[in-house]
Amino acid sequence: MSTIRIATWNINSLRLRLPLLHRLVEALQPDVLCLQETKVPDELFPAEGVAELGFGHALHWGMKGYNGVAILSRLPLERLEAPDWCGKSDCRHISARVAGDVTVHNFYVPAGGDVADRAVNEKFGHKLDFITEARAHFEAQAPARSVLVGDLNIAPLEHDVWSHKQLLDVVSHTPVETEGLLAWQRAGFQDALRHFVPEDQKLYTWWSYRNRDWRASNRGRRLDHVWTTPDLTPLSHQILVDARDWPQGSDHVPVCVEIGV
DNA sequence: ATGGTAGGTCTCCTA
Repeated sequence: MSTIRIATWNINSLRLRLPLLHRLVEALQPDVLCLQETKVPDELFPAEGVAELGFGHALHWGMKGYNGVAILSRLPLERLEAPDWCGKSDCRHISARVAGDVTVHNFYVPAGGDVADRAVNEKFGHKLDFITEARAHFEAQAPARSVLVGDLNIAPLEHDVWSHKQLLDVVSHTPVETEGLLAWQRAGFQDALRHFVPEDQKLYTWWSYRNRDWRASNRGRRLDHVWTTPDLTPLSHQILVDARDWPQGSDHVPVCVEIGV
């Protein structure tokens, strides 16, 4: 059995934070690095800078201003076709085959706006439709030897948020979202991070920019995920919490899982 | 109950 290290990070602007990737590579040594919110159109993708980090292979799908996903890899990548989620072509999913027959899915699920009611907030409706479509896609085509990572913008479990009770009405932790995400997961995946950290322990990957002292208040949420199909073996994990203090850091921290393939 | 911060971009949208 060989191993592969797959990391995911919502970088919140690839061009702004490209220098921070040196720290990430040093700390996590990923073979494959999936990024979300790259916010860079394809014609402006910094391929040279990425290659200097050791990622000789890169796939990207970006647009002006918003969203954007990329897969950086030390190993060759074969791009796979992806559905056009909600018919929006808005750069939220990219997938590839790596290491022979391992499939990697990199998702950036819509955040969903502020009001958890699709009747008055179409962004929330978009989010619900997106996870419903994703669930149906994997139910129709059962995944095998696959890793699904990304910023899924939902903290599904009680201890994926700092206060379950206080966040039940807050977008990212409402029952319709958490149940929808878990139904998508059950279409063939296992939660790799919860394989290592029991469900009764707090686990976060995101802390709002709006908290003055994020570490002291520690009002985090687990919005970033690594899912694996049962035919792959999660061997170890790392959540780079210290990255939240990097100069000009993202509000998300990098997550890495080593997988036996 | 409210506002708090950050990035891209063109004045405000999204998170």
